[in-house]
Amino acid sequence: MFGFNNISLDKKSRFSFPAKYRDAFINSNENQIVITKDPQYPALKVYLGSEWDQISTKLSSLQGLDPIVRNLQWTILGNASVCDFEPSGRMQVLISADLKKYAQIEEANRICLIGMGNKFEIWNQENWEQRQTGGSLATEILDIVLPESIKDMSF
Amino acid sequence: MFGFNNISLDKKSRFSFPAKYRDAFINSNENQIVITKDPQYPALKVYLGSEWDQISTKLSSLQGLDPIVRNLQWTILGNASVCDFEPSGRMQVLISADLKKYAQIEEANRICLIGMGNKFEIWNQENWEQRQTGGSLATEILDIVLPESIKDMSF
DNA sequence: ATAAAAAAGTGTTATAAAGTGCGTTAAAAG
DNA sequence: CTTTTAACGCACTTTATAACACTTTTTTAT
Repeated sequence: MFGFNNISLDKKSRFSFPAKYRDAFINSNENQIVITKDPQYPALKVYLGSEWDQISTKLSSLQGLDPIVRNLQWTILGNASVCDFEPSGRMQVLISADLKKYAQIEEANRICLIGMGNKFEIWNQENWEQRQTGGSLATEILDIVLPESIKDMSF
Repeated sequence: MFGFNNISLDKKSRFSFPAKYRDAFINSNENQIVITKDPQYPALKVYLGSEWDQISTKLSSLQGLDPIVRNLQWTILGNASVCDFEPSGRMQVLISADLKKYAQIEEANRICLIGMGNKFEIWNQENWEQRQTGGSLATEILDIVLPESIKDMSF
């Protein structure tokens, strides 16, 4: 599931996945979607249920006394919103007020949904464009020194 | 699959591959084509489905907390458009508005399709000519310092 | 504590725009 | 001159989204 999509939020902050991803969702047999914060950027991550199970299991088993690990656990696990999801239906998902605020899409009714293979990212349009054209964002965390335990994980 | 082709886009921004490539497509048994951004130039890359599977799998498994890796993932994975493709049919492919904009072929209805063996490139005609005659382009990114993890990849 | 009101969430329908398929015409190649 | 290929045009289908109605939850006032 790849590619860029500029899509709209309705008045209640719902969006629907573009129809082109329907087959992939049906084939992967998913009935849950998880939205959470991106640990580095003012953006959201969207995982398929099965992918989330792996990531969350691995991440929650790590040693929480390491401050970087603890931070990742807070950000990723502590903000996850699990949504029921019917691939054969409207494929609609609600974005909570918290997550909207974090991704700076409070007022906008347009978002960028970026397919990255096994996950999606959701961005405020201005932030995305700025990022893509080389500008850096205020909240960006550029050089995290990663502990060994997460060097082989990809979120 | 090699060589230069100057071809037209229809009103809906579709082009067809020249007939001379038909046999090669049929032999390689492809039924998908992927178009995405070139990470260095204002141009597009066109991959066969099987080639894309390899590249995207490798790229999405890399550590996304590294900013250079993340940027490549955004550019290549996040802008990929997967198209169904029938080698025995019209071999037509749609170029999305976003990709057209990136390759600066918004208004033009002519593109340059360059066969590079296992992939193609798509260029705006003026950019291609300028590049071929030695001129450099404004949006060009010349010196990326690559992390070890992607030094052995070729996009 | 209860009822009324407001807000938040869910589901349906209608319509305009985007995308697809295919026949026809024009151009190029053999 | 015949055959193949590329380009164009049109009709049909699918998709996205805004508008609306309804249900559930939360808040407020009495």
